[in-house]
Amino acid sequence: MEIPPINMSEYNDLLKKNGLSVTESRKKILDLFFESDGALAHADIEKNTDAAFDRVTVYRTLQTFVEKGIIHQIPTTDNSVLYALCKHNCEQGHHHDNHVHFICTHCDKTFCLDDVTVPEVKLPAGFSPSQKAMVVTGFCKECR
Amino acid sequence: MEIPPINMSEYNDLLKKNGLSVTESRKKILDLFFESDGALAHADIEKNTDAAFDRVTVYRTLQTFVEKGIIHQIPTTDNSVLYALCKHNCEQGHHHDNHVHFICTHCDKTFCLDDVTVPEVKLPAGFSPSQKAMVVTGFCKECR
DNA sequence: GCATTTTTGCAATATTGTTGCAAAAATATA
DNA sequence: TATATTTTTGCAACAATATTGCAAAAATGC
Ligand SMILES: [Mn+2]
Ligand SMILES: [Mn+2]
Ligand SMILES: [Zn+2]
Ligand SMILES: [Zn+2]
Repeated sequence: MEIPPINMSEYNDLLKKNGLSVTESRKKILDLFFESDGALAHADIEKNTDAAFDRVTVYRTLQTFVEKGIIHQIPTTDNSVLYALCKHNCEQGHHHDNHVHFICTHCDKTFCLDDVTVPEVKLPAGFSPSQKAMVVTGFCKECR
Repeated sequence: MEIPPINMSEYNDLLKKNGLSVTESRKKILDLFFESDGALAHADIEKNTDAAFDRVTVYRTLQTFVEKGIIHQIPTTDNSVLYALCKHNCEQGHHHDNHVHFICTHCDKTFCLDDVTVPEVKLPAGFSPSQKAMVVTGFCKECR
């Protein structure tokens, strides 16, 4: 017997709150993020949905979620982008994710270190920062 | 009359020092980096060489330069990777680039802030960091 | 339930990245 | 300088990733 997803009505609310229609693909992709302990790449989502949804739908869903402030992007050095849930009060076009990200080079998991704030840096005169990201690589607590 | 590239013999030396054959493509791509005030993406290099070299050659050259510690990669959030010259004493497989990068959201230039060191952060117990990168976005000194 | 709006899937196309291999170029050797 | 050896390049074929227009399907609002 299947264990039904716990938070389906939460997902409804989250989507509604952001002015989005509630659809199968959006609920499923949201669920993947809530059930995952790390960040997800586009490819991960395709795998985990068993190709139930068109690639294009996945691209558009991720883009929509980023725009709405439901997920945020994590920069990487390998021509890919990772996505993770926004934990705090991110909004349409205005993210507040200023935590450090940790990518394990052994198990490839990515962790949002929600309690580790990206430190301030003093920039040379003339530079006006708006966002800052910090990505740390190494061995995670499982892999060291 | 053309002004000849100033540093051609420097380029020779740099390549030789790294055990690389001196070829037209490598000299030209090196020159692009030295003449550029910012970081370059693969696409930039293709444009600026007027397709004189095969795409594959550009890919391989960038990869080789990274391996040798001549250039370093800058993570981005848009499915691309930026490359910039290593200013310090980077070596084969061991980079020492720990400076902050600034990407201007207006002119799209990327700056290596060589004098701004990526600050230390205290990670949760169990995480062993090996590398850390910091990317700041905003308006650069020209665009603010 | 029905009209309207939004989202999806498909197809076509574009862009980006990889691999094997023979020709060409660069380097080492004499 | 000529020749042997090593390295690099370009091509072709292919694979993977991403974007767009548009009609069908689904979701929403009434
Ligand atoms: Mn995060
Ligand atoms: Mn740099
Ligand atoms: Zn790990
Ligand atoms: Zn600028």
